[in-house]
Amino acid sequence: MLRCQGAPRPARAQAGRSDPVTCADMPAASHVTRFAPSPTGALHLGNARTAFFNDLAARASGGRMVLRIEDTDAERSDDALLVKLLEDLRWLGLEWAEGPDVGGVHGPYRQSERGTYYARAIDSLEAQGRVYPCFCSPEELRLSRKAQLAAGRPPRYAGTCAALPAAEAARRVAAGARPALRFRVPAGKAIEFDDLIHGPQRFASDDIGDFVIRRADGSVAFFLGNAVDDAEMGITLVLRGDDHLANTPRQVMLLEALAMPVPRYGHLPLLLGPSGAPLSKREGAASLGDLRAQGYLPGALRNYLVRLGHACPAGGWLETGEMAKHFDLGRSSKSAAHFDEAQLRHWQREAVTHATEAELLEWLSGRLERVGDPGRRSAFVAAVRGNLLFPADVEPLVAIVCDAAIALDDDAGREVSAAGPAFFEQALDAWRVHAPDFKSWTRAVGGTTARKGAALYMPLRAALTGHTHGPELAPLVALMGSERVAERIAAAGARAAAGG
RNA sequence: GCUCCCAUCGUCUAGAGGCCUAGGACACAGCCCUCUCAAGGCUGGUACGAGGGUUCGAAUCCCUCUGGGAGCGCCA
Repeated sequence: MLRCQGAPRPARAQAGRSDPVTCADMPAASHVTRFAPSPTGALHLGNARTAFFNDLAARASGGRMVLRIEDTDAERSDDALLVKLLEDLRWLGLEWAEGPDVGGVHGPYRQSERGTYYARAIDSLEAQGRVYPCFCSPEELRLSRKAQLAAGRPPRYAGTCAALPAAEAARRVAAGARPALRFRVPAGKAIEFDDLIHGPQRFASDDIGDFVIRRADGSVAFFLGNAVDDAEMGITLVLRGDDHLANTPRQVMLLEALAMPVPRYGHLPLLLGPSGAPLSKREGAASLGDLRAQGYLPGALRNYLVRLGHACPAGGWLETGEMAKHFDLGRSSKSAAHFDEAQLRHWQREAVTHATEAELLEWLSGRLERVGDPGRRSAFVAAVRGNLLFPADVEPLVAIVCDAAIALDDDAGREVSAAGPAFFEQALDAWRVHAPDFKSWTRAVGGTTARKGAALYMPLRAALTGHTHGPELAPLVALMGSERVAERIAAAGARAAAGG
């Protein structure tokens, strides 16, 4: 029942041709996916991609995504982190149909509030004799693992408490012991499932030790909570990191013992940092919040992510609404991908060029006050947007338009000196006649100085902006105002005359 | 150690036995365009981890090795 028949090739191959997730015992349908983070740290790019792919897979199939919070580790879970998590996901542009903040019929959406579901599942397992209390201390377990490793054996639970008589267990509990609860893994069984990305998988139950489903403190462990919630919430497709692949048989066993539906699984390859190690907090500025703080736009992240570990058939910039059309799980890669900031930067450039004026104003908010009223800000943004990659890039440009005086950089200084005082005198005279018309001004200066092209514009650019490169001059000049232009040309003339 | 996953330019990838003297994108270099930068256009270099098979023919299928990763937690 766990195996999808009728798929002659692995899911990957099949998926590219037809419906990505059609198989015999599960008719083509829209998918209910989920993202189930634990609020124990900042969302890094790898998790963000997993969330994004779940969103895309749901949209591409006309389904929906559920957001569930796995906060069973009370020690490490933090509400402030949860708020930040939701904010980051929204910022990225993800949408969930059900979740802690939007509600839904399968709630509650925080595992810390779903105790009754787990209790019911555990009752069922107990009634079937599939679980047993384990009194081993963490220290004993650590020693046991160490000993097994030293003996060249897999560090699995040794089964110390597996055969403990019920009476003995009861006696220990009465004496105050707090046992964990372990799932009794059946011997000699094969667990099979068809991974959407990796194809058919087969594991031997004998390779899996009895694992904890409820901790000594009564909280539910990952394997149980995660699997039960997926079933209770009607999740049909579990897209998660590769690191869960070898854990999946545990959840399949649990679900089978509980007679609950087993979802389809798809294990996404991990994201590696520049050093080649899997992405983590240690890998530097790879958290979504950091990237956002650096000024990356959400569209840049999305366009980058949709191509990271996924062969997106569309080459160019994709708007948010178009992405699902180009998403196909069957075109997901099986091997790990490296985070490459150069590529992210490329999409950032694209994001800036495709951003609306309103988005840019929001992105630059706080840095445009000096530019003036909305009309001027709008003109300014239009003039400089081609030269921006990050919000901070706008500050020197604001200075060009707003500062009373500007400093020339070395190259600009050389340009001004080379042009000589006479050039600026003529430029100033022409400006008095033609201001504020940039075009007729430069035409006039070109005529009287017999200069054209770079020889004409470069000294003007240097004098006016202090740099030898930057945005197109005409709109900048319009924003500066006649007075300022005259002052700067005069200043450049003085500097050239001083023999710089 | 055991189990599992993965392996094409520096990076992201195309590739389903002949369409591959391996294609695209990013990055890099050069040229063109241009008042500069950016954008755009053109050109260039760089890859099938190794060894064995199977086949008339292998990047593609099989095996071994190597390399990388994950799991084996009262983390998720």
